[in-house]
Amino acid sequence: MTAEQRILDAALKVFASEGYTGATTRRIAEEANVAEVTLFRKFQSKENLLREVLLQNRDAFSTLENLFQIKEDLDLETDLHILGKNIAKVMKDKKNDGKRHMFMFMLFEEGRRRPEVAEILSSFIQMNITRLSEYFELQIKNGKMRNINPRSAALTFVSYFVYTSLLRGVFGDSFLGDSDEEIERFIDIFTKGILKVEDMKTR
Amino acid sequence: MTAEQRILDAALKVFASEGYTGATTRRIAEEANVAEVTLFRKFQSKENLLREVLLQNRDAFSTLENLFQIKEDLDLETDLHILGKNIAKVMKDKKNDGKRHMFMFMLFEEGRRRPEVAEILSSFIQMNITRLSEYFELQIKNGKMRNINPRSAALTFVSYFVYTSLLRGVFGDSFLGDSDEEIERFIDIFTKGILKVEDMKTR
DNA sequence: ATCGGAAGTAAGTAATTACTTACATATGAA
DNA sequence: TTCATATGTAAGTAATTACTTACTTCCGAT
Repeated sequence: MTAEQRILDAALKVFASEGYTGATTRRIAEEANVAEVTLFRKFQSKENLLREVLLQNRDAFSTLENLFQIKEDLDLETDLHILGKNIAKVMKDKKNDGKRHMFMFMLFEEGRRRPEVAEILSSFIQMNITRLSEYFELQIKNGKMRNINPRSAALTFVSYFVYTSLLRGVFGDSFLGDSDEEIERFIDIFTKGILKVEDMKTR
Repeated sequence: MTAEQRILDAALKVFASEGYTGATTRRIAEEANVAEVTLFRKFQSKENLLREVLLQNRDAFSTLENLFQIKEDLDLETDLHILGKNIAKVMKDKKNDGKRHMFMFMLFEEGRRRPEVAEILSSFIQMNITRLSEYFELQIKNGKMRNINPRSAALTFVSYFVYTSLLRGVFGDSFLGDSDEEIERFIDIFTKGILKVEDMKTR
């Protein structure tokens, strides 16, 4: 692996665990096994390094796209199970020992100060919500789903995954129970609601 | 207002917007309209100041308890509407121009480095989820809710509010639509699910 | 009027940090 | 070999930051 790539990986990792302000170029260089001066020769400044990590991972995140390519022949519930488990998997493992979702949360913090960061993050979130919305819209047209606002459904769906992965990242996996079981329970609620059928009034 | 309290308020505000590492004692003192040395005389160190802010706001947050005191005579959906809107209100306004939820997110970051912070945060989250769980358990016993895992229901419920308030905090209120309308749509999904009634298989 | 405590002013210290400069070494292509 | 390029070592700079010390001012209670 090239020095450049090692620095980018190290930066992702250190930014994720220390935050942008908390991460020092020394620590990043150390983690990448390069001299600190090499980092500056290749990336000029810490700010620019963040930008490069962002660009590289914007594409990496976009492979989430694949997760949204759901076969239409399966039923909605099965689709969501597969999708949910894939999202959880992508957020967790990958390289950088699952630091990627922690990197994302660091972006939330940093986004409030750097408009460029906010913009990239926002476009990424919008993209995913929109893609999911379109899927729901299709399901509604196919008569497989109630006629509800598809964006609200998408927002509800991703809320769960973002929040649980935040909790797991901060407090460890023991904080919540087994991931797969939890997801199944969530999808049960998401698809069927918490009410008893006979109590549902307006549908 | 005493100098001590002004410093605590200022600290909450600056910690929330700059993060713990990013916040400087100078900025906090400035925001509180006191000399920097006064801050140190009263709180000894920045770390200790964070601890004090935390302690004070742990109690303030706990007034969320009131939001969970739901009258049993109303029906579940009405309860949730009221609860949801109250949560949204508490997260937003209050004093410190709605910085309080941003302070909470800063705690998530800081919690990964400081076990004491993680513990306070974790106990706060657990407390709220437990309280909500108990409410759901009661509703299940009263036959008003399907027999689902109450903790999962609680987790699903709070996920939505935490995530949307994070999005509003970072990207502004325009990122999502009107808060009340959004909440209504969420509760519709949460209570009734997205599926059509006739498609629900196992209940 | 005076005395004590809370607050301010001013200056400084030691550490850290992003970033630079100057020079040396290694390596692979010509 | 030679030479360009990539990388390392070492030292330093200017700014920032948490925190301290010494002295002064303000103010309410006695």
